[in-house]
Amino acid sequence: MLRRTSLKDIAGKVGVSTALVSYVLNNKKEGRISKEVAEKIREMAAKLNYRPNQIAKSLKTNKTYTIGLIVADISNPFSSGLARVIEDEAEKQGYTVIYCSSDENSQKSARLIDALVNRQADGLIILPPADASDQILGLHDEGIPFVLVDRYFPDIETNWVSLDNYSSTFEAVKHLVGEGYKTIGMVTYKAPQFNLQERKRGYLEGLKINGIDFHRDWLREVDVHNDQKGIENAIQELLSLDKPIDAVLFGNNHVSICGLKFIHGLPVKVPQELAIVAFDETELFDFFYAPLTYIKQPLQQMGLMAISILLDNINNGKTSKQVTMSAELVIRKSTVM
Amino acid sequence: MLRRTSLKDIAGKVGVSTALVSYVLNNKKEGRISKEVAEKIREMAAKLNYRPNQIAKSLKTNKTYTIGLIVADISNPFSSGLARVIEDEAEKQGYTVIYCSSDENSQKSARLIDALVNRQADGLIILPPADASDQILGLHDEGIPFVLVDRYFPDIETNWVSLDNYSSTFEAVKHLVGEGYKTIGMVTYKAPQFNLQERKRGYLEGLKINGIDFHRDWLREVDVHNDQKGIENAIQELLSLDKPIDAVLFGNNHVSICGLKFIHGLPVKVPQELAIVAFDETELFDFFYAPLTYIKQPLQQMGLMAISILLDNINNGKTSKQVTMSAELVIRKSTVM
DNA sequence: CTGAAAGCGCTTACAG
DNA sequence: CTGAAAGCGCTTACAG
Repeated sequence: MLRRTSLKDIAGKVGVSTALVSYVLNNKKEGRISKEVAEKIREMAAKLNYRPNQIAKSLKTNKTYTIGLIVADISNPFSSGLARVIEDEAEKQGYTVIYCSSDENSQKSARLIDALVNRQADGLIILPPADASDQILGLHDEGIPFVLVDRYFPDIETNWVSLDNYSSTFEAVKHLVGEGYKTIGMVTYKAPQFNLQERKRGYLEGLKINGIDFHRDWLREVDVHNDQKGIENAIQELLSLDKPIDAVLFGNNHVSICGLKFIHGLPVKVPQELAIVAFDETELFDFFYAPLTYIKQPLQQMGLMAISILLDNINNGKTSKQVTMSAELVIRKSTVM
Repeated sequence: MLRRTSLKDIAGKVGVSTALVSYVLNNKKEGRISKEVAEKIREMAAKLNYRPNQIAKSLKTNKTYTIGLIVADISNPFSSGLARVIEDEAEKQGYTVIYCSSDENSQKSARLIDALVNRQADGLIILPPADASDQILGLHDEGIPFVLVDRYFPDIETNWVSLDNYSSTFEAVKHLVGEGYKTIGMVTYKAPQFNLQERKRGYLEGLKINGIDFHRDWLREVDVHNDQKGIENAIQELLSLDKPIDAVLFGNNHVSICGLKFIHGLPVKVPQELAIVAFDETELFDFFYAPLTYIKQPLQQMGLMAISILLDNINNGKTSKQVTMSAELVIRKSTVM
């Protein structure tokens, strides 16, 4: 690759100091530099196709205008939707986003955090794996600006924005009971993530508050690693109980999709014999013969909030801000008889 | 934020030069440094939680181990799927990927290219907007390593990897004819992208070679900006012709999804009254009562090939390699009576 | 209005 | 085996 042109090259050609070139190209000291010289410098920069070396600039200014974003998997629609919101807003503010996928693996996430911090990212937005509390605590102690999204660790006081997961399922149960459903099951992952635990808690409390006795067979926690099969079995069992369930709640988007695929092939009638509440939004849910009622996360607002907190942290020093956002229950045919 | 610890800090504490610290931490000159000193340095680095400043390193070495990836829209499954493949492979090779979405907008893509080049990305992988040939030519002239994916400009001799778009639709038509379909329509975007043009050409040639007279009403090119409505109208019209079509080919994934949603609500029977061939893969296609036959792009291979060409270019200087990959026609119920 | 100079945190020939 | 020094391409007080 050809050597790129530097400030020095321009300075040399025009016959001024690099300082001067830097000033005019950055519009510093405006009015205090003669118009002719400024003009010459700009012309030469254009002629030589000058591109400021952002790396050198960053080394000096200690700012990279880079934000690291660690999601679970960029090819998952929740992650990529969030990423897109963050990317757009970051660009407006002059930042570039680097994203990486942690695969819910805390070792990988530790590697990614290292890489991002070593690259001097100005701040991080992280959707942390379940067992990442140590690394998050480490980041916190190092004083590196970051905000957690979607999940957080109740023990670590730091910036985060999360869904009100508890209420999301609580409200869903309330709605189902209101529609006359009485035996309400839930299929979710067997996993320690705080957000999943909260959804489970919302489900259980929802039953209780609404005067329904929870039957322990109603809650099915499926192994993440064998999910399609596990979800199918869970649903099959829920429908084969002595008193089968008449409604089912899915704990996240992937469980919803797998579950729906299976139910699609069953003779059961939705919503007459079985009501369904899904999590997150997917085209699939519109497509089902009884369009699905689903719990909608405010992706857009979550992304914007995350970046706004992060930039505040970056620009104004240590902050500790926690934001909980409400889900919207989008009610459609799958839960209304 | 606290000042991070630098080589100098370690050198100071241990009482050696920064040079020595650099050598041991980078495992240079192994065996030529006394074990005790090396040990001390490593201990101190760990104790002070040293993180090498990658920015400073890059300035010196002129390598950032960063690859820029510009897709159309990271929240589109084709883009995020490709991004994921590239991210994984890049990580294996020690590179980090920065991705951005161009929205098929050449001004935005120019801005992104600038930002990435100014950040000294070692190379770029680009899915270029239709009218980006100037900026691509510019990159080429600057000697910056890059490879185009999915689309390319026939006039610019540079690295690219693309689908054999022509054959993809050609084969689909051949299959349809083989199944007995005789009036075959196509719905696609009205857009100049080379890949779309090639798919159109494959469709037209497919008809010709297979002895079917093309009827000009069969080809519907829809405005990108009003796509759902436009696609619905197009399908409606194709089905209302004096001699209605008995098969339809969709020109890309988004057209396929919009089209399928509409057809789903129509009384027309698939595949008896209408065969459908979709483009790309989506869960939706499995879910339709007649699972869709679709044209499958080898995402994985395309991503791997792109990065392998790029790294070759980065490490071994100028290359010019063009790769065309075949699509696979996945035949299912929607085209088999 | 303009320039000489220091320094950001590294790496790496070179000398000893 | 180890260190002094130059330099990557910038920015920015400071001096004139």
